[in-house]
Amino acid sequence: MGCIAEAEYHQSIDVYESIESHPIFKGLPKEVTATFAASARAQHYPKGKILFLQQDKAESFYIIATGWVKLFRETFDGDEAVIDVLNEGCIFGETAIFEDGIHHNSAQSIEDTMLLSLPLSLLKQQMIQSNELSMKMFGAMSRYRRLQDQELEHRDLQSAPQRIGCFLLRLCNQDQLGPITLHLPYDKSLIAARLGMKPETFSRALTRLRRETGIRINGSTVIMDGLSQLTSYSCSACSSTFPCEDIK
Amino acid sequence: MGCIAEAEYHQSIDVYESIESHPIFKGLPKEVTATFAASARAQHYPKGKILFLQQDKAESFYIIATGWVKLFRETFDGDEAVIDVLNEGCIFGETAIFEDGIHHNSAQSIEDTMLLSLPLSLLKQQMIQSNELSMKMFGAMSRYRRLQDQELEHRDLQSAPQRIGCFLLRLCNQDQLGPITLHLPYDKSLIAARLGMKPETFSRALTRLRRETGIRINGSTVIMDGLSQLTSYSCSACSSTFPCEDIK
DNA sequence: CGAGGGTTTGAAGTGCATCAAATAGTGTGG
DNA sequence: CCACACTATTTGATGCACTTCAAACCCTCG
Repeated sequence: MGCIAEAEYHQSIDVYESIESHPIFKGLPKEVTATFAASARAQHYPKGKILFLQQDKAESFYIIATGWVKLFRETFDGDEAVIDVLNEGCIFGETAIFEDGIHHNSAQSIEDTMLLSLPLSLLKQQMIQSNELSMKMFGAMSRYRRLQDQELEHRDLQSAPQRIGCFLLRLCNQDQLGPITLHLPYDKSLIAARLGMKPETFSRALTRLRRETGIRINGSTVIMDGLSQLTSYSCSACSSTFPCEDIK
Repeated sequence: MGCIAEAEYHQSIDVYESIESHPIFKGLPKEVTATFAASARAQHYPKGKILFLQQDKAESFYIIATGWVKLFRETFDGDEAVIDVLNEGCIFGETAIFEDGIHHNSAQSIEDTMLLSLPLSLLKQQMIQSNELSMKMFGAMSRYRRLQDQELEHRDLQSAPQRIGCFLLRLCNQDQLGPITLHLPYDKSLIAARLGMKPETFSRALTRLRRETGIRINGSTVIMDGLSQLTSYSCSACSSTFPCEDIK
């Protein structure tokens, strides 16, 4: 069962290992993680695949093994708001567990992506049985909430170039000293949407950021002499102190 | 211990009853709710009192008995972002439980407010012991997260007048038919901040909302012929279908 | 090479912010 | 009950940031 591509990809990751080492499951009794691993299904999605839509009945939640996933919502007249863009190690779709089993946003793979899907019913059942699991889920949700609060603040207080600077910083290893080279993880127009601006604005804002901080950009490659170029530019308009939380 | 004012206010609410009937505690074993009730402290705060600041060490979390509380964050150069404005029945400060015991935003009473404060250590301890409590906390957090996601969407996709319309709708009993009268629950400039705009913009946007929907506004009193005036104006730029979630 | 998507650039428009000043509203002490 | 002080709100004039629409450019991939 499953097409060839799927079968191929199955072999490329160790489901059990992925589950067991994930922060959400780490430290739980072997029999619990084993139950999850047993019912996990690894599946590959090409770039652009819709994973589920807002209002869909939710059967599963997902853990990203590799790739990137966009969470978004659409209005009646076709506008789209990007809620978040997630990558390796992130969980999504799990919030439906207490939302009448309905997804409250849509999800799409935006790069080639490998997902582990796990039944929501199992999660619910295990959470009821294992307090440790509930606590971990609570902790994860709590961390996510703080990030969203921060996001809201950024929209209010940071300019477009500052938001881009902040975005780049969160792509870095933040203890790093000296020159840094990094690559934009996905399309510029999606980064734009993720940061709440239009592609044209993103392009112009990037130009301004470059001019005002001295960082260099070539295609999707970003080069900077050090973090301080960006921190002094972006972090003054943010309430968090610098070595701030990693991008998810 | 405790000034006279505080003592007076103590008598005006039934702590045990408030705790027991709160959604977070409802249905928990009597001995658990009793433990919380026993260590709850009711306290009155006049309008404008700072309850805690971002980075403060968190000892307690709070339940609002009456009044309104603003959650906010401040940047180094003095700008302020309002994260949320909460009222009766809302919990806040509890997220510090998994954040190294540090508040990640500031809180201020913006009307005369009566709070129940409860030790975070007790919450943590009880969550470890009671899976049911953990699950309830998770559910509450999950609901809050959905509301924040929606908020982010609104900032992207709704115009200032539409956001005000949406705000008014969430103040209404949404099953209501026919004419509706309601009062703005707090200062217009705070509503403005809550919706991510300046007081001047709020004032002008309100004028436009009035002109374009036909609702009437007099001071802090709002009168409309029915909900449809606003829903057709605001909800087309939102991804949720109308009878949307109550304001907290 | 040529088609098509992603990105940049240009010109013009819109919405919200800012600064400044007028007005309304609220609470105070006389 | 009135006058005053103080704050909240409105209004006006102007500026800036981001958007929109349109066209050019660039890059990749068949």
